Amino acid sequence: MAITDRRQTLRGDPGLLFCPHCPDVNTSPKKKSTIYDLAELAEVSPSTVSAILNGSWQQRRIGADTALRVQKLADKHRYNVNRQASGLRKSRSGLIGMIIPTHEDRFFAGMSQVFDRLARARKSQPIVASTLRDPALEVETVKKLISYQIDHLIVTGATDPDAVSRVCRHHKVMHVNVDLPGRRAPSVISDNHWGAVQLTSTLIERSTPQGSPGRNRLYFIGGVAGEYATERRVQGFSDTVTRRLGPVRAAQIRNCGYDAAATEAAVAQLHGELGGLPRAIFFVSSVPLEGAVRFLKTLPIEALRRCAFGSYDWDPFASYLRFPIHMMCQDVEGLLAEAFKIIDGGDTRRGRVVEVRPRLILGD
Amino acid sequence: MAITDRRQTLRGDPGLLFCPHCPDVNTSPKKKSTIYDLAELAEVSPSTVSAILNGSWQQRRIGADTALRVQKLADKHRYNVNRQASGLRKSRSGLIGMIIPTHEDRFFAGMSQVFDRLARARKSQPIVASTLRDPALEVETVKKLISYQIDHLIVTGATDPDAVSRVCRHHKVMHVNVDLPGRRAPSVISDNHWGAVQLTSTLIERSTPQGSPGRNRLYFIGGVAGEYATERRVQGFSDTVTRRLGPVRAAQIRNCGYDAAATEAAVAQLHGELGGLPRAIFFVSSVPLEGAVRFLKTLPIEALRRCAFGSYDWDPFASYLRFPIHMMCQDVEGLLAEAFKIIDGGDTRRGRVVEVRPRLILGD
DNA sequence: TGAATTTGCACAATCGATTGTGGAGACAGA
DNA sequence: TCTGTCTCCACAATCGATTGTGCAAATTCA
Repeated sequence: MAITDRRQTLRGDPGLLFCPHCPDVNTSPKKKSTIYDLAELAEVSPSTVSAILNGSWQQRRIGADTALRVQKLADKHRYNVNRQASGLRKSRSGLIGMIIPTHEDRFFAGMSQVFDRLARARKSQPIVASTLRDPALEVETVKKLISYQIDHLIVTGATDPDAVSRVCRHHKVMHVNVDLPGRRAPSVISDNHWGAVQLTSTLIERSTPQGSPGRNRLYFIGGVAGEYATERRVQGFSDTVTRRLGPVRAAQIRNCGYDAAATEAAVAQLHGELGGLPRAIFFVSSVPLEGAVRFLKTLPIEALRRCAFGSYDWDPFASYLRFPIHMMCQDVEGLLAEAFKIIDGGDTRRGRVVEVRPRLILGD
Repeated sequence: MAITDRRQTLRGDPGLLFCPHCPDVNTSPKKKSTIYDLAELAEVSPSTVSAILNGSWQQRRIGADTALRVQKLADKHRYNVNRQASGLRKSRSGLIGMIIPTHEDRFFAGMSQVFDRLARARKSQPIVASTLRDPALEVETVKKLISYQIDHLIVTGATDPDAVSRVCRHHKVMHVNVDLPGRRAPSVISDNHWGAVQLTSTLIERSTPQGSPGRNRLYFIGGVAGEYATERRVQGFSDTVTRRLGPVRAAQIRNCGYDAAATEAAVAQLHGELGGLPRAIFFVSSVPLEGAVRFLKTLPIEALRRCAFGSYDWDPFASYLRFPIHMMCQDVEGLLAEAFKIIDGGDTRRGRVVEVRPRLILGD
């Protein structure tokens, strides 16, 4: 059987190589095993080995006995496909990318965990990179991921999702925004308005009217005016308060950013202005809540129990505080499931937005 | 200038392709740009383009003007190297892998974040996969990462690091264990004994002797008997207690695992046995602490303030509780810096263990 | 001016796997 | 026996980049 093997003539024979950590292959003549090495050992052609190892052998009508023989050899030599080579040829890498702002945040950590599982279920290899809310780093990172020929990309919490979209579209990489929407790709986000309405309703129902009229109000704290998620949450908050308690004054909305320290200061100031806590406070997300707690822990427990607290976003630590906090827990599973659905559907309609409802967790 | 371009003759010309999202390249004749496409446009050979774009052009004595011309073309067409191809040729991928048990844990989330930054600083692309403390998944995942030709691997908190090492050694992938040591590769771990000694000393110094002799003791709660980290921490605890307060009884060490619920029960039982809290409690790590807090929050504040609490591992939520908790914060930066140092040094000495000291954070 | 360098770049092999195509041999039917 | 048909597999092109080698043309030196 004359097999034309370029390696056989062109490469030097690596010779017998002792492999101290694999006792069963000590006498193997190859240090690394490629389909060419296995082909030589099995006395078949490399293409046959390839077909057998990637599962297409029946389709290519390779004999079952040959297949079995090659399989065994591959196991014995612990063959592991080189995905750089196969990906190059197939122009598919099997990699699926995601960018997130940071790993050190419950919400995004949850995203990573679920993404990991869903990607695995699709036989893809997840590859997650953090971009630290830096637009330049977002684009640079995405370019690098694309250079690895990722098959798809999920863009989570991007500061500038549209810049990322431009890069992806140019390189024809299917992508979806999650958490923060963009105009140049489909997006899956939390149903911010609905969630804010629910949370606000809960705050109203679970709080008691205060004696002082100045303190008998609900306040919204944190977020950035003009930013998408903030605006939607404020809207839900305002709609609900207006409907149930009457008009909302500008002073009841305090968009002091997403920073813990800023929120700590804002709550302290509010407390000073009102001479105590208001009827209820709605925090835009968990980091601002964390900042607020730094101030709140200095207050007597009775004062805290007279005020209702709500947070859009969930964090486990909040369950251990001395006073109850109602939280909207984002449906991470749901968000990513929708994102994958869009990717699978090949739906590239720009600007389409799917909203997923969060789940209310009462502070009991 | 007669350039031999296999594509020119073998591939069909893709023709003019309208690209609606890249106005500046609308009239470009290529949909994807490879060095071959650029070579044709610039009227140089593909190898010249390659050298220019990967920075080796000076070394290959390509003219500066040619280099500039090709660079500009590449920018215009937004060329992005195909790392599957370059990696295949160079047999280096630029990928550096890490496996962790889970993303949803402060410690491992911190590892991901720092790993991300350190990998980037080395111009590598980090690729992190979670293996859920499942030995089979650990090995399977590592095999997959190796199929992508990762250059190095960091094995964090692996249940069976030695099985992972066997796979890596067979495929000649340099790797380091972190957090939990293995016998078949160098390891970088927390200085568990030193940390436990420090924390125990703090607990002794910051607690007041109890009236009842039965309650005037320190207890160690959580962990798994026989497991490496647990044993080292117990040892540090015991050594210190023995030296300063006298012999430790078996009942003072309660290895009830790493589960929150189990710890909750263990602490409740201890409280029942003693008729109150002991002088101090040392929790093996933060998840057991979390479980304990569920029980502790039911106790009156005065009782809690009479007992000192310590935890090996840090979690931010603990800072917000009503009673102080002293914590040993693992030096994530230090652990990974040591791991990279070993990788850079090419030090494959099996079983070598580097210990990094954690940092004490007082609960004040 | 002729020889020796140097400059600037093209050529072709190569990495490892995939896949369209084709062909030898076995076997069946006429 | 002769002509299909079916089995089983080999061949060679291909993906896109890298790199050892070699060769003209330009420049320097004697």
